[in-house]
Amino acid sequence: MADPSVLPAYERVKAFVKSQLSLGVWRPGDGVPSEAALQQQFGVSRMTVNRALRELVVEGLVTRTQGSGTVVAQLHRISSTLAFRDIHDEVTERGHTHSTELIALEAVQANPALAQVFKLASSATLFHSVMVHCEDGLPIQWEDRHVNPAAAPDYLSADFASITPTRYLLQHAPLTEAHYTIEAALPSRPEARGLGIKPSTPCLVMVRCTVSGPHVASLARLIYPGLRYSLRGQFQL
Amino acid sequence: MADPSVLPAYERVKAFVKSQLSLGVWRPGDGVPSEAALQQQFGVSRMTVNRALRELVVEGLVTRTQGSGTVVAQLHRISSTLAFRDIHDEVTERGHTHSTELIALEAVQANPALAQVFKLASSATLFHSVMVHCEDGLPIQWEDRHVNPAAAPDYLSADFASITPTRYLLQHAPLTEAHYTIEAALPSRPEARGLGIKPSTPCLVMVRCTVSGPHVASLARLIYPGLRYSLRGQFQL
DNA sequence: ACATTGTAGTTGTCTATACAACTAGCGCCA
DNA sequence: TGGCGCTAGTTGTATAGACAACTACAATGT
Repeated sequence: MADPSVLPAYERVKAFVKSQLSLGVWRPGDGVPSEAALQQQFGVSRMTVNRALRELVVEGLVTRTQGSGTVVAQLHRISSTLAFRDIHDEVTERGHTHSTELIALEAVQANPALAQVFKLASSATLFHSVMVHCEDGLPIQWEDRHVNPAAAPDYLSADFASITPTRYLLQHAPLTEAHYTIEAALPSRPEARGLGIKPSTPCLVMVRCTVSGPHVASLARLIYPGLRYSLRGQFQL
Repeated sequence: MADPSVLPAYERVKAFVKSQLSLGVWRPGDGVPSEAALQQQFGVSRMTVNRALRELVVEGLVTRTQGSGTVVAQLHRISSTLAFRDIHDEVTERGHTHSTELIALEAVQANPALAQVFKLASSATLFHSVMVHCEDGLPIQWEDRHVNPAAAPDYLSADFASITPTRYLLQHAPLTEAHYTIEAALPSRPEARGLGIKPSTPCLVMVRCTVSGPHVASLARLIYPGLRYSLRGQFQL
C-alpha cells in the first residue's frame, strides 16, 4: 500500500550525494557539505544526515574526519564479499545435483609447516580428508583439508556423503576468524586426475584457514578447474 | 586523554553479540534478543541498540525482519572488498618502483563482440591500449584495454608514462558502475612474451568493465602471472 | 618570529520520544 | 473447520536536543 517510490529521508540524502559523485560534480578529494548544511538543504534532522553519511563511509564512497569534515573517497571499491558458502548449497541453488567422492579420511602426523599453521607441536596429530566435489557428475572442486582434532574431535566419523566438511565444521566449530588467498596454479598430477583435467590446465587455488575460538580449526586447499569456475564482483554507485 | 578501553555503547552491544556468536552460544538460525531486551540489559536507549544491530546486518552476521525479529545469519561472509586500485599506487605502497612499457596505443574499429559490450554500432571507433606494468622491473601485469571515445575523448594523447590508464579514466570519467570476473587461464603467446613467462605458466585473468554515467567507458583485460600475484581476504568476527 | 590560547565549525555519540510498518499468533465467529 | 480480524511484539524511520571530541585557524602575547 505504501508508495515504494517515496524513499526514506536518509536514502534521499544518500541518493543526492551519489548523484553528485556519478555526475562528476564532486571529485575524489573534494569536500562534501557538512551535516548542518545538508540538514538545512533537505529539511531533515541532523541524525538523519548523520546516518546517511555514515552508511556512505561503509560503502567506501566518502571518508570522514571528526573536527574536519567529509571528503569524497579517493578510490571506489568493487564490492565482492565472498560468501563463506557450502559448495553443496552453491550447486543445488543452480538447480544441479551435488555429489562427492571421498578419496582419503585419516589421521596424520603434522609436518613442521602444518604444525606452525595450527600452532601445535610438530608431532601433533591432525585429521586429513581429501575429496572431489562434482556438479551433475562433473568434477568442479578438489578439496584437501587438514583439521585440528581439538576443534572437531569426531571429524573422522562424520558421514561426508551426506554433509560437506565445510558444513560439518561450521556446525561443530563456530567460525570466529578466517583468511584466504587465491592464486592461479597448475594442479598436481593426482589433483588433475581427480578433476579429470590435463595437468596443464590452469586452476584457481584457494587456500583457506579458519579459526574457531582458541583453535586454528582447519586449513583447506581448494582447487577449481580454471574454466569451470570464476569469481565475480560488482560495484554500483 | 580519553580512555580508549571504554568502548562506545553501541560497540559494547556489538561486542556482546559477537562474543555469543564466537562462543557458539547462539547458532545460525537462533533468535537474537529484541532491541527492547538488549536495551534493558545494557541500560542504553533503543536507538543505540538499533544502531548496533543495523551494523551487524551490514557485516553479515545477523538478519532482521520487521515485525518478526533478529536472527543469527546462516553463513558468515569472508569480506574481501576488492579496492578499485591503481596498480601504480599498489606498487609504490610496497616501497617498490613502478614502471610501464607501452606496447600499443591506437584507434581501432570495434568487432561485434566489443560493440555489444560498449553498446555501440559495430562500425564504431574505440581506443585501444596495451601495456605491461612492472614492479622493480619485473613484469606483474599485462593490461589490454579498450576505451569508449565518448567517455574519454583525449585518451590517445594521454601520457601513460606518468599516469596509468586506470587513474586517467578515474579522473576523466567518474566511476558509476563496474563489474569483473576473475579466472585462471594460460596467457597467449604475446602476453607470455610481454610478461617474461612461459606460455604454460598459469595466470589470473581479470576482465573488468566500467561504466561512467551513460557510457560503457572501458573494458580491461588484466593478466597477472600466477605466482607473482594473489588475492587475499579475511573475515574477523 | 614563535609559541600559546581561544574559538568556530565539524563529526561522534547518546537519549527520550514518537509514529509507522510489519509479523505471528490468538480468539472469535460463521 | 475455515476464515477473519484484533493485538502484542518487533523492527524501521525520524526528530530535537545535548554534550563530547577533535580540527583548523585566527588572535594574542611574549
